[in-house]
Amino acid sequence: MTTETLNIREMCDAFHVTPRTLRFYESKELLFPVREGQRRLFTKRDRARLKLILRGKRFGFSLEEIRQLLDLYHMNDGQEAQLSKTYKLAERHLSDMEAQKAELEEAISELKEQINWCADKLSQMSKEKTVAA
Amino acid sequence: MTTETLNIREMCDAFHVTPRTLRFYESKELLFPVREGQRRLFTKRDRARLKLILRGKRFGFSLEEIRQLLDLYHMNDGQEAQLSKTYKLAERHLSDMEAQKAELEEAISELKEQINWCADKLSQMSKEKTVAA
DNA sequence: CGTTCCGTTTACGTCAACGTCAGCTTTGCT
DNA sequence: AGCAAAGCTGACGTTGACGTAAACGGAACG
Repeated sequence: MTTETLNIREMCDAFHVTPRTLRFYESKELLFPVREGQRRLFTKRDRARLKLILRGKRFGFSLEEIRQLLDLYHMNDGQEAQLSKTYKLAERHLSDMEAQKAELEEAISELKEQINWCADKLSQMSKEKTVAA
Repeated sequence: MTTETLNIREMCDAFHVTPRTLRFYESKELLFPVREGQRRLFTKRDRARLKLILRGKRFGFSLEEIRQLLDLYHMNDGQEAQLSKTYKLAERHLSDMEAQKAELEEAISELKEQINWCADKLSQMSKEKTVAA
């Protein structure tokens, strides 16, 4: 049977993070590893959460923002008020992300242009060299 | 004639940043305002650079990474070695950004799913309330 | 049975990206 | 001339997200 839970070392290797990072995330209530004695064991749920945490970070969300969003992904029994609050938060994040996507697309096309200009310049320079030789 | 250069206050208003930020960027060699006496005057070039800086920041690039990329956008007279170095850097950033875009799209669609699930749950709850009444 | 790994807690250190404050010119206005 | 507003230069403070080091516990191995 494939390991149901990971110890800290396995978890680190699986996600390329340090033990310090995992303990830190636990202290911030982003992860909730169970304990075997005093050692941490990371469950499937922790792995799903960590994946989302790392993704969120890549998009520039703070750990606190991510923590709130994680509630949405792991909500089963929320009260209506809480649920509706999280819902609104998620909608804001969604529109943030869509704006980000539009901007990203613009930035990509501009960067491509610059790269082409750059490539032209380089090929031009190598040509001149050949001619000079 | 429309102002050719902006003083620090105008520059701040135009980009919604603080004077401290502009001085900080200058100290990090991201901006190069000219001086009129001891006061800074921001040129068109500075405005173009600041726009790119702020964009880069939104995508999670560090100021140092951005500084290197700016070299690409304002390169006219670079030596071949330098140009080719910057070119490679730009290509790495481009592929970073394209990977980021793909991930962002995935994240968006997942978040949308969750939001729909959430909306269902909420409408279901309000229905139950109505029935109970 | 010693020691060598893991792992744990506690606590202080660090780095980026500014914020904030003090003290000093310079400029514009009256 | 007087004075407030705007800018300048240090210099120290702050926040988020960890790094790093010290000191300890258990278990596994020769």
